[in-house]
Order: sequence, then structure tokens, then C-alpha cells
Amino acid sequence: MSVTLKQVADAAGVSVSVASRSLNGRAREYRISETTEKSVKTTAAKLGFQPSQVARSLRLKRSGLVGVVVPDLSNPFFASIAREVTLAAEQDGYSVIVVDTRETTANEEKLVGQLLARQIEALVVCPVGQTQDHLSAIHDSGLPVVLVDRGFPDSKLTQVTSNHRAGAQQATELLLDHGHRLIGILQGLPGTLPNDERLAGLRAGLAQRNLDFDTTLLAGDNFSERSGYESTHALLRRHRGITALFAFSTPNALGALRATLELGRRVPEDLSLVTFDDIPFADFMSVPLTTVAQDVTALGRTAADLITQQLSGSKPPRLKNHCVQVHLINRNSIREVKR
Amino acid sequence: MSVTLKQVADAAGVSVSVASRSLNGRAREYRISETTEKSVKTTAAKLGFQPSQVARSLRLKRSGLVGVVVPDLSNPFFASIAREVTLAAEQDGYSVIVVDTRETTANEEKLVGQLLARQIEALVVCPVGQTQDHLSAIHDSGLPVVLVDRGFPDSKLTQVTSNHRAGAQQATELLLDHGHRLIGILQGLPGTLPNDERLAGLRAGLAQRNLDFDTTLLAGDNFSERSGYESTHALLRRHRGITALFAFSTPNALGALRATLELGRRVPEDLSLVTFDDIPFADFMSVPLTTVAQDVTALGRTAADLITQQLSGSKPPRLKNHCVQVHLINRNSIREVKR
DNA sequence: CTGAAAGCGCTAACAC
DNA sequence: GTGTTAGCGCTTTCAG
Repeated sequence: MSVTLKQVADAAGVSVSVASRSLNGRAREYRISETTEKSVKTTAAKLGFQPSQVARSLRLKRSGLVGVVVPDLSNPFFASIAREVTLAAEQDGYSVIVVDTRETTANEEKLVGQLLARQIEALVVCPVGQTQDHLSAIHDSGLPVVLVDRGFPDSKLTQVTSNHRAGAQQATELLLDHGHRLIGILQGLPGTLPNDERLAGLRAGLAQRNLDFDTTLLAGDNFSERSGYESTHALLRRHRGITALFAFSTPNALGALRATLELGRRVPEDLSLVTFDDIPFADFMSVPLTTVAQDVTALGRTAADLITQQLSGSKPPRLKNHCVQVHLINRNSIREVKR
Repeated sequence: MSVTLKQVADAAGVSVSVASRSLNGRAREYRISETTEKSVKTTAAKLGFQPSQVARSLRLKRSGLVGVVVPDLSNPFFASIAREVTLAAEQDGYSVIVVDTRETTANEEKLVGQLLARQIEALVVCPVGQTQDHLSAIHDSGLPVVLVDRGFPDSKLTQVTSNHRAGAQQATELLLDHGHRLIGILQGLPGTLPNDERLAGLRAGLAQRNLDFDTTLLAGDNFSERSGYESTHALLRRHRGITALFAFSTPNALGALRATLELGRRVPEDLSLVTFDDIPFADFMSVPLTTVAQDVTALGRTAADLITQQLSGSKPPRLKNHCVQVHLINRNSIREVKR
């Protein structure tokens, strides 16, 4: 089947040790004659020798494997993060094993276990987000772990997240500046860090103007389009005077659009709408929505850098929480209202 | 660091072979006493034993690894395919190594080589598409290989592709039915199977009506937005009487939209537009475009099934070319024109 | 400058 | 029922 080092050595008429050293560019170091080195290399090439990474891994105790854990690879947000890590890993000669947890913690735990059994050298995970115990255990065992997107407050783990709070605050202030006071909030999954940080930013924005947060203006229970759709209906029924909606995800916003369409209210003429971007396809979207855009590439790249650093230098990162800036893109889905 | 089988065996007061057999559920087979089996299992659990997949792979000559090669993981089309394969693999206890070739054949060859060195047991590849020699060589060596999306005509490799030809023909007929005769074609990358099959479908649609294909109505050189944009400008300048455009990709169509906007022509009032979907986000897109939709999930799942089959049954698939049906979604971006 | 041999962690003959 | 041992393919002391 596959050609082994021994076969190369035999064909070249040398011992396996010489073959190994020649092929690993350590001929100098071991003072192997140029002729034998060349000869080994050419016969290896002729036989199409591919050193077995498996054997290599066993011997060196280095698998050259990095694990990437995402809840849904078909979501461009996570796919982009996986991509950045993959590209960085390829650069450094590592390979990436990607697993998809389908948004369930049980799968996450099982799959992470399998990754560990494969002797991965680092782990990048976009956690489902309920619990971090199994992840910090891994961290404690000495394996570099980086969390992306959904983190945990006060975690000892290295985390990379967008500055949800600042983004939400900015968006809130923009709405307030335009005179909006009755703002419906379409939130995502409560309890997750992105959602709760966005809520915190919202509160901060209101507090800045000495305004209180009216919890009856809050609706929604996850980041899906359906949640946005149903929450919009509920909120507009509950509060006739709502002039603006703040959606915590793009699907939430799309649901809102669908609902408002049904209700005969137009965006932005009759109702302003601002959203948080989870996906990098914003430019292609249906309505030019004003949005707090996440820098997905920066998220992925930061995670990749953090991993790369630890893989090479093996020094743990000084900074625990890495915050990636968001930026507000004003596409004019917010109208001025008179007070 | 990590606990080995020997440590478990010692702790349980048995030999490694007994430990191995107990843990692999072959106690029955080797008639190991229930007590020892239990004892081994509990001590293993207590020590947190994780069998080294690396050692296992070396010994069994089975890595449990599947390689997935895509040109751009941040593209939802390829991400979805990768996902389906990943989920299927996880189901069967395999893990997936994903590599991103950044659309260049050189990377593709290099990365596939690395995958082989890792002793992968199967390979799913969305090829860049210029050459298949390195891929068929792998096939010849006995490794299950499945090509997805971009295939090669008359290849001996197993391929899974959308029925581009039928889809293009359907779209063409739809345009002709609406009275269009001067139809501008915004093509993608010439020479790739999807592009050329779509051209073939177009020709077939025209031939059906005894119409000739006017090559001066063809423009574009890749699947990007820019190509669509420039081609639209060129075509509309060249042929004043064009009443419809057929874009071969969603980005192509978006480019067309941008160009027509600049030219003050509205879709569909002044100009009809039909497109081919490469991405699963069509419902969220800017204009309700009539489109030939690819079933990305079916593409991925078919590939996954083909791999799974060969991995378990080890029987080569009887069918070489697997064609996934497309379906036309009429969102009314085509207007009737009088002849 | 080169070779023999140990051993990474595991499984499977082959003994007893 | 259980233990001993060879060996997967590779790197690396340690001897020449």
C-alpha cells in the first residue's frame, strides 16, 4: 500500500536512521555526506514516500492536530471562524478537525472527548454556552483552549468575543438621538454572553439619558427568525406606540420584517429597525438595515493567533478576555421621530 | 500527562491484553470473567483513561479520519457540504479534517498530500476544477474519493453535482415562454463543469424552439459579483434591445443588479433577471429573484452517503455520476414582453 | 559519517 | 481466563 521509510532506506542502500535524518533536513547536524542525502531524497521522491503522520505523532507525541468546535457549520458566522483557524493552522503545518455540535451541550462534551483522544494540541470552541466545566477541565490539563463568540463571564478560559456591550449601547444612543423612546427589544437566547452583554449595553445607553429600562418592551427567546417574528407581533400588539425595534440578530430582524410586512407597517417609514449582525452576508441582505456589525474575520483571526502563539511559544496569553471591536453601519433604517 | 492502557492494567492488577479486551467490549469473546471486566472498566473510568487514537490508528491501520477539501469554507455553499459530511462522519465515529484551498490548485495538491500522510480513509473534495490528475491518482490507489459540485466530464471518479443542464434549460424555457428573445448571459468560470453544463442547458432550451445561440450575448469570466457587474454593462451597451439577463451565480446577479441600478433600469419592470443559486441564503437576498435553486443539503448528504457506504461496506458505488435535482423558484423577476 | 535498537501506546496472535 | 510478546512506522539515543 503506502511506502514506508524502511523501503526508502533499503532502496537507497542505507539504514532507516540515515534515511530519517536525511529526509528531515538534519543531514548537516548529523554530518551526513551530501551524496547520501541526495540519494535518499531522490529515491524517496521516486517511490512517492509520504511519512506516516500517525507513526510520527506516536513517536513525537505531537499530533499536529487542532480541534475546532462549532454549533453549526452551515452558519456563515461559525464557518468563517472555522476558516480563519483552518488557514492559520495550515500555515503552521497543523491540520484542523472540525466538529459540529448541532447546538447541544451533550454533543459538545462527547465530541470534545473524541478530539482529546486524537491527541489534539489545541482547541478552539464556539460553545453552546450553557456550561463551561468540561472545557475548563481541559484547560486545567494544560491544553490550550480558546473560546470564541459565546464566552462565560469571569471565566479563567481565554475568550474572544465581540464588544457586544459597546455596540448595543451605540445603537441605543443612535435610536435615542433620533427621538425614539418606545423601543421594542427582540432578544436572542437569554443567559448567553452575547445576549446578556447586549442587554447590558442597552441599559447603559438608556441610563446615560436617565431613562429606565421597561422590561415589557423585551421579547424573544433565541436568535432565530421565528423568535423575531413572534416577538414583533407580541410587542406591537402590547405597545401600540412603539416607534423602533432593536433586533439582537439578523434572523431576528428578518422575522421582524416579515411580521411588520403582515401588519402593513413599513420599515423605516412607519417603524425604525436596527440589528446586530451575526453573519458576514449583510451587504446582500434584503433591506438596507442599520446594523451593529461584528468583525467575524477579526474574531477568527484573533482566535487563530492566540492558538498559534501557544502552539509555538507555548507561553500562555497574558490577556484572558479578547474583545473585538464592532462598528455601526448606518444604512438608514432609522427615522427621526418628533417627541 | 495522559493515562495509558498499561497504567490502567497495573492499577486493576491485570495484563494489558486483558485490559484492552475488557475495554473494547470483547470480554465475552475472550471469556473474561465479569468481575475482572467490571474492575478494569471502573479503574479506567476512575483514572480518566482515554485510549490514544494515534496508537490505535498505527496498530489497526485505520485512522478514523475523513478529509474534506473545499475552496472556501466561508462560502455557505461549501460550508454546508462540509457540514453534511461532518455530521455523517460523527455518526459513524469518524472525524473530519477540513482544509481550505483558497481556490488554488497548488494548495489543493499540497493539502491533499498532507491529508494522505495522515492516513485518511476517504476524501471528499470540491475541486478548484482545473485538473483532476492528482485526484484520480488517489482513487487509483484505492482510497474512496468523492467529488462534489465541480466535477470533470468523463471522469472515472465518483461525482455528485447538481443537474445544471436541466436547471438552465428550464430557466431558458421560462424566459422564452415570457416572450424574451434577446437574453444576455452572465456566465461564470468557463471550463468548469457547472458553467459549461449550464451553457449546454441554455443551448438545449434554445434549440427546443429552433433558436440559435448568439455568442455576442455571452459575457463574464467567473462567478464573482464583479464579473456580473462588468458583463452587464458590456452587454447592455452592446445590445440595446436586451430584455432579460440570465446570471449563472447569485453574485453575478447581484453585480447585474448594481449595474442596472446605475443605468436607471429597473428589475423586473424594465429588465427581467433569472439566476442560479450557489448559496443557501437566497431567501434573505435583496431582490426576490426568480432562480434555479441548488439543493445544497442534498449535495452534501449524497456525498456523505457515498463515503459512508464505501467506509462500511467497502463496495465501490455502482453509479459514477450522481445528479442532484435543482428546482426553479419563481419569485417574479421575469416580466412578459410582447413580441 | 553510519547503523542497531529502544520505544511511543495499542492490539492480536500465541502461549499457558 | 489470563499473560507475553511482536510489531504498526517513525525518531533518537547510543555505539561504533
